[in-house]
Amino acid sequence: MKLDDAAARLEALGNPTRLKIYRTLVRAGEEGMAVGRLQERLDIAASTLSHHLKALIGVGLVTQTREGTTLICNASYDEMHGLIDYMVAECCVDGSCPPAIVSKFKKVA
Amino acid sequence: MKLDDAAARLEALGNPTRLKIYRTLVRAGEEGMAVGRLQERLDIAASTLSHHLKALIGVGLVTQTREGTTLICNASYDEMHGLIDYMVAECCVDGSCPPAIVSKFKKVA
DNA sequence: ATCTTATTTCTAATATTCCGGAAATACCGT
DNA sequence: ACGGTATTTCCGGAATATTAGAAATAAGAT
Repeated sequence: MKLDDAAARLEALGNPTRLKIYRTLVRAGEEGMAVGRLQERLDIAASTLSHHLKALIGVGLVTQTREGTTLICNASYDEMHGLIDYMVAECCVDGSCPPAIVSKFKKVA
Repeated sequence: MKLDDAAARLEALGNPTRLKIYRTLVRAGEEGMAVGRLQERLDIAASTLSHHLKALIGVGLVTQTREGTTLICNASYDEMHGLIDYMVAECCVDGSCPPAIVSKFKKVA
């Protein structure tokens, strides 16, 4: 991943409201969540939510599929994984790695 | 880590210039890098660099130690690791994990 | 065709970010 | 104390982000 792409994704997630949106979608799993449901859950104006979703969609972190009159939002794991890869690559240079990785995973050879 | 703290760190890294700064500091390793050297390297105005460093220091991702007249900057691995932990926790919910982790590490039981 | 629900786009106000020149500060050497 | 190098803070301007009400669009149901 290019630096600018990583920065764009980090910026998209670097807003509390958008991070909440993304986290909610991750927790919604494969099933995803409708925009309206998301709005109730987060209690923000529909237009505001729409703008934030646009930002997340713009960097590929969220996708939408229409189902009748409702739009279902899904977190895009691949994009997030790409971003985490980038961060791990930037961060594990000295051999030290994030606790979550050290505890849940074991280094290969 | 709280959501707001994660968002603040993501926002700090979500600017191409700041991400470049951080990456450069990570690559500089334990030794760190002087503000002046960083400025030559990135070719930006001193005041601009100072603003960006302040932002990174503000969220704990960078630390400074004075050495005579020069200020040495260091990337703070702990803070970055905490952030990556947060992201992995938000993202690995369904058991799928980022390629970098899958390839370099092996899941523990 | 019309109505209803769901969502986005338009518009605008306010707030924040980004940038860099100029001035101020910090520290060291003499 | 003075001069020089290193860095930050002050200031202002341009650009962008955030928020949300109102209007517009999308899709299905009657």
